[in-house]
Amino acid sequence: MNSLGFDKDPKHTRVVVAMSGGVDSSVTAALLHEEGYDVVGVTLQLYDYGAAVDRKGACCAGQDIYDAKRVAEEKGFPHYVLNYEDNFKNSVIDDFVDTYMQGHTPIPCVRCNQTVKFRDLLKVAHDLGADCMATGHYIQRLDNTDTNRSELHCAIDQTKDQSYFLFATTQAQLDFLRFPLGGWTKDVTRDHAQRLGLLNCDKPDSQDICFVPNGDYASVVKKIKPEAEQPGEIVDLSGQKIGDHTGIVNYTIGQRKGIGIGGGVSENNAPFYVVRIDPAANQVIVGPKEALARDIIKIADCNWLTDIPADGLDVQTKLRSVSQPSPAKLFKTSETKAELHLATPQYGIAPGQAAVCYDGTRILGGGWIIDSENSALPLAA
RNA sequence: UGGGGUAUGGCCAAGCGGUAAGGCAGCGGUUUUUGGUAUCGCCAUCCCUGGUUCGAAUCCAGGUACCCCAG
Repeated sequence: MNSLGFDKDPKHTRVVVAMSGGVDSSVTAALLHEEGYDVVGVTLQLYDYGAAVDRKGACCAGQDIYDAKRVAEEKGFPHYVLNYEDNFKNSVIDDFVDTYMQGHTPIPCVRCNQTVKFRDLLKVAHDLGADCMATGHYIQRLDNTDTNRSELHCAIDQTKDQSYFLFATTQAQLDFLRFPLGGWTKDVTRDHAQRLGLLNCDKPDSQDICFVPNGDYASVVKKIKPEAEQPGEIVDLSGQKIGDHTGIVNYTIGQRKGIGIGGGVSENNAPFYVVRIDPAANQVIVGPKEALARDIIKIADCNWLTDIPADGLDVQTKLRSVSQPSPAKLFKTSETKAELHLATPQYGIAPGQAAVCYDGTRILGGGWIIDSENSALPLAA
């Protein structure tokens, strides 16, 4: 059994490595190549890189593609650049824009993993006759010898764990995927990058949305849908107008900053939070923090890597990428939908975000949040 | 143009003679492979003019503005 789990010599094991041009995927590729695997590097060109050419920490455009190519050249394994701009536009950017137009809050990184990388690129890997596809994600794939199933587990390095962004990985995809860095900390990866002499070993970690130049995501939406900028009313929970907004694209549930309503309006001068967004009325509804409390989360387009009993499953769930999982009970309500009942209410649950379920370190899957309620206030806004 | 009241940073608002609380908003940093949250830091000499006092946002006088009652 070789390190990728195949019962054959590495040199007869073909592995396609998804290379973004960053340190992680470069190390992944170079390391597997060093181990003797039949490595094929593939980099996707995802968007027009003219605008992003000088951008540090981006991926999959311009300089990054060049970096990936250089690594492959220096190490001596084949490398291909595939133009996936159309796929990316259709699967990721359009969804990003549409979601905002609905008053929801998208996670393009999940969409990208779910579509472009683990659907489209995976197919390419199959077509290339690969035994598996490897990426530089910080996540672990473990084989459970009891169930004979591959499982998805959190990275050892909790600060780099990407499980939240990979909840939509299906069992079939998981079987074919490998994540060699999941058991490492970032430091170890960087040490390997040094040792392997990779030219991008000091490249900063990626951050923000890759196709959004300066963190100004709204401008991307506006460019495609100018009407996203349509100003409208900010109203309180009773429907009273208390201010003006600059376009619903600029707001997300739970948001506090940027509402711009000063003192003397709210009870006790408490800050306002975005409680609801009504795209039809072009209204942003704000209220006190308490109005954000939710303990029933409805999710759709679910992906499960486990069976869910009819009477529910005790899980820990994350409703945003950076947070500790919190206990909840998961109920499947249909083939694609489910409901999470949280033990304690959470604040700022935004539709469009993901609810990812865990059993300890294991990722059980999750779904996209479409709605949330507060059991204590059934008619809450 | 009789009487009363109030005038503190963009907003709300403490202060009552001893050298300008706090909150909201805003700005900046930290955190972060989404958005957001959270957190840290920054942000006034007190409507004007005189006066009293060692010392005034705080007392007095005169302005100015707004509010209320009455006309």
